Amino acid sequence: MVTLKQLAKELNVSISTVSKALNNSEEIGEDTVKRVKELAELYNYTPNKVALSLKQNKTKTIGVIIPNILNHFLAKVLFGIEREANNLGYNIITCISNESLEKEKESLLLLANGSVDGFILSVAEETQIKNEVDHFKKTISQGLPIVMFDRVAHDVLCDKVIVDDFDATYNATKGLLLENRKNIAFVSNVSDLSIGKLRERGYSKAILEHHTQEPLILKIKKKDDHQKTIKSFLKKNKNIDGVIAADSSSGIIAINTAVNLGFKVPKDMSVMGFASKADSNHSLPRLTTIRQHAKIIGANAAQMLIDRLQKIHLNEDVKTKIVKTSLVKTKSTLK
Amino acid sequence: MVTLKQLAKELNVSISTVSKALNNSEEIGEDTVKRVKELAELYNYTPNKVALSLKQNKTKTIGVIIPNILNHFLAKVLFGIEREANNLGYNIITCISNESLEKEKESLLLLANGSVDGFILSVAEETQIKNEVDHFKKTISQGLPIVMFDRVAHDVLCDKVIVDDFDATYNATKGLLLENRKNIAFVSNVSDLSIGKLRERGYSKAILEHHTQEPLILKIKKKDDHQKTIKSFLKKNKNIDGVIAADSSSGIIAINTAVNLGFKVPKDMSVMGFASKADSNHSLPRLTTIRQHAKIIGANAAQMLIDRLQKIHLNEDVKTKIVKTSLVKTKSTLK
DNA sequence: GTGAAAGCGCTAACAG
DNA sequence: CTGTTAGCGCTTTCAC
Repeated sequence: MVTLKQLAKELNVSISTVSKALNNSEEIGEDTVKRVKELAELYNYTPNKVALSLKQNKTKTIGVIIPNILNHFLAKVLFGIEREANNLGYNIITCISNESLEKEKESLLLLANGSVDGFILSVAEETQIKNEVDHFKKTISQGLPIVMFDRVAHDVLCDKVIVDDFDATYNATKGLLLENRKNIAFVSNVSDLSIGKLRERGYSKAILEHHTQEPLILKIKKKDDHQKTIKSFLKKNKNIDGVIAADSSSGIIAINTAVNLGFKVPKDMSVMGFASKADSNHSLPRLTTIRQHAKIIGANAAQMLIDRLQKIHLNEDVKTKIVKTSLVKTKSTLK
Repeated sequence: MVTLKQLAKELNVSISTVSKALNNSEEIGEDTVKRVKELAELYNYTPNKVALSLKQNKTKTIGVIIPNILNHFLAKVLFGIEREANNLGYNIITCISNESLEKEKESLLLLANGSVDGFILSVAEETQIKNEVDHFKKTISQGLPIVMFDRVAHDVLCDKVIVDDFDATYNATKGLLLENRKNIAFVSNVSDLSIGKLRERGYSKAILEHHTQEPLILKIKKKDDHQKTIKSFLKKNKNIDGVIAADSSSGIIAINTAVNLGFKVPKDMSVMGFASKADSNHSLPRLTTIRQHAKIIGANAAQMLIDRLQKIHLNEDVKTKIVKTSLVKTKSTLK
């Protein structure tokens, strides 16, 4: 990499002159500016990012901690974060907590050494189960702001971007009730997560209000065979005529399994679930989906963090932004 | 963040003494070391990463450029890279080229300003179509090594990690021929990519060698309706009794569509395809898959890059590592 | 209009 | 055993 020093030497001027010329300072003579810029152009000069960071005490880099990059929703949020951050002149350093509290703590510590100006993260499953939040609070108190998305720690005072999980599931369930479904089941692969609990509550509320059935809930564990579990559930509860899926795989598998068992979807059974567009190709008929607008969530998170980073008053009130889901109806439901 | 300066002041010693004490230099007295370390511990001192990078002229950070984070395979490679890099003491800055040549160039330039020590990347689709490689060569000549994985540019002299695409597809096709299939189709959603072409050639070679049929190839474009295209293809070619899918979605959709059209899988039709374990839950029966070991590919790429970064002799010969696929047979094929 | 010097936080050669 | 100094690349204040 070519440095100011080298340019200065070659031009027989001082380093500061070169620096000023490149930064369009009024102080420098027109022709000098021109000479400097030409040589800089020739050598493809770019200011050294590290030196700049040190000098200005900010890195223009955001630490992003994702629990699981193989989760399509989380990957899409990451995409949204990256794009928006880039547009606003920031890079992202990605760490994957792999749902582990320990790794989450490590990543936070590792990047709090001046590598990043702040964090965007979604809380790891283990962290949510153990309900630990000290590492978040400590990071924030060190002056590194955090924006949490989707899976958030309610006890931590920071900006948040969330989905209307409760309402969305409540409304989805109501939708199936309006189709006159009498035995609607709730299937979840995410029952340990904050969002999973919200979705379950939304479902239960709608069911309990309607007085036609009791809640019927299938919680799938990570180690279970997803297909088999759903198959035996459907076999055991033969009168199921509706399914609300809390995660994308469960919805897809429910449809494919139901069809396989001889159900007509949606004639005999309606299926609705949280999923993304890409997944929807994987079932026949396509799944009526609750879309979470992952990219928008990511973009919002990036905006909120960068906004806070660029504010002079750091101690502004924290905000929680709710990105509403939308329902995309296809052929797996009636109305 | 607490600095050496502050520690030094509080301890009434010089900055260098503190630095040396913390770095276990032999020069410093035992009790001084102890005092320094205790205070550092108390204040949670960590050396400022940016200052270190500037001083040592290396960032211990790798730039990773991924064409599409929503592609499950690529996401999994990223996971592998991140994990291995972390284990070896490196962080990763992630950029998403979104299959765009322009964005790929930008990312390369943006991070070549001292932000990273080298790159790991998979070539964007547009780049492969236009066959541009100058930006890669330029980066390398600036002293920033590149490791390419999966989609590589053959004209660029650098380390590479690839999959045995040709052989894997050749063998897979042979497998179906051994099942006595007489009309095996090749379905691809990735025909513009280097890997897509290799896979197609592997299929064609096996078919042509066997003399029982002509190659029958369906190339799906990004803008096509994936389900409909495959459905009409299967309807038009009623005698298809085998499918080799070059991408994960095509395999899943082929099975679900075939079943929907009344085919018995695998009795009437065998389906095999490149896919990952997670996808395999999305079809009934599960897809017999060619597994690419994405995490291992990522880990290998990280190792190769870091290895090169830590070598004194930069101009060693470049290596190409082939990570062999493995075939996981399930219920969508006969034998 | 240009340059010298200080300083961001750190390490390391050199002096004492 | 400890301290002084220089320097990584850059910006910026202050002299000239």
